[in-house]
Amino acid sequence: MSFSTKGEYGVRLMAQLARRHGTGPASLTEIAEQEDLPRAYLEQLVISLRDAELVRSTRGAHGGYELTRPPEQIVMGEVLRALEGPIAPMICATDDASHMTCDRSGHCTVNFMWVRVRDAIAGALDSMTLADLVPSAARVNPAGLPVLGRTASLASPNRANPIALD
Amino acid sequence: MSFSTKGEYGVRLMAQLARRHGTGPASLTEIAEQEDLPRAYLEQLVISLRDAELVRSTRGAHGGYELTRPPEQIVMGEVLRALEGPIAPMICATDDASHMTCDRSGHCTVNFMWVRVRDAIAGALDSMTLADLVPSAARVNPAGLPVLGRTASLASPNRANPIALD
DNA sequence: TCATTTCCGATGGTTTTGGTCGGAATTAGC
DNA sequence: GCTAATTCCGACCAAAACCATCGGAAATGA
Repeated sequence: MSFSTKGEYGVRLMAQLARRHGTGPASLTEIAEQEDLPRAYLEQLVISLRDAELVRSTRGAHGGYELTRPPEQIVMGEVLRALEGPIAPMICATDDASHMTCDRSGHCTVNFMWVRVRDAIAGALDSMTLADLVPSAARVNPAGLPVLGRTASLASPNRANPIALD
Repeated sequence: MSFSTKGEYGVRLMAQLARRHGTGPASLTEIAEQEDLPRAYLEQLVISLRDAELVRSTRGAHGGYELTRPPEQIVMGEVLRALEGPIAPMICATDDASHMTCDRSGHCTVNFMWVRVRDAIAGALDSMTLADLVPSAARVNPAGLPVLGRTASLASPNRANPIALD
């Protein structure tokens, strides 16, 4: 029971992009270095994020990737679904109706449990945005100054406390 | 992101034992047949359940397995942890403190997210018991009569509706 | 023209998954 | 005591998934 490195690295990649949001495209070489991750592997990963229209790419020299939306508007559920596919702790309880392939449904008592687990995971992920992971004070704005002001996330009213920087 | 068949089969095995609770040991051959699962594989699985003292075995002819406690007192979190190990959607967010091996903790912003996901999963599993999966009406008692009476689970107050039998 | 960068398909080693197999030990019933 | 049923246990194994790496084509700014 765990997410793969695809999910882990992908989220870290997105967090880096969130910090740089508004400063133009960032290259994978740069990000791979900062996060100490294999660049070639990130290259593969980011394709899914691009296809999901969470990031936009710019080709050629001084190119790279950037978020298509501000961090506040990027829900972590979207990110994880793009990276890892539909949320489904068990085949019989998938997020995505088109992937439903369980012949036991109907005479299965345990399905109920997996659905609850799925909803719990989806609920947690869908109640957080990238902005929750990257405090606005840690972000770099075009002028190079820290972003001030409260930008409390509507999506996660119960956010316990801000977290240390990366 | 999904549990393995170990978790799936193990839960189904436990559900079968719950239905038979109070009727003495049930053999794996019997259960494998009813659930249409490979007996030899169940044999492997059930070891974890036995070691976690969720089931008790009786060796020899007419032997088998039975629950050590009534279904109402067996929390699904226990079952899944026995089968799949500590609940940890990511290495940096495990249930079991002794498995914590993430050098990035402290300067990691995303850890916060995985902890929330873990707590969501654990919360869901720890709020359900075997009795929630196996309606008491479906159970066989020593006299062969259905068990009557309300045995509402304290652990899952929001239980939506009873589920079809297996 | 050149360095930088995304894009893309192929390849490959390692680990996990999902089992199977064979036999030893235990026990109830005859 | 014999036999059938059953747990117990370790070894083995094929396939899939995971976690990348590699090589090169195409685009683009300087």
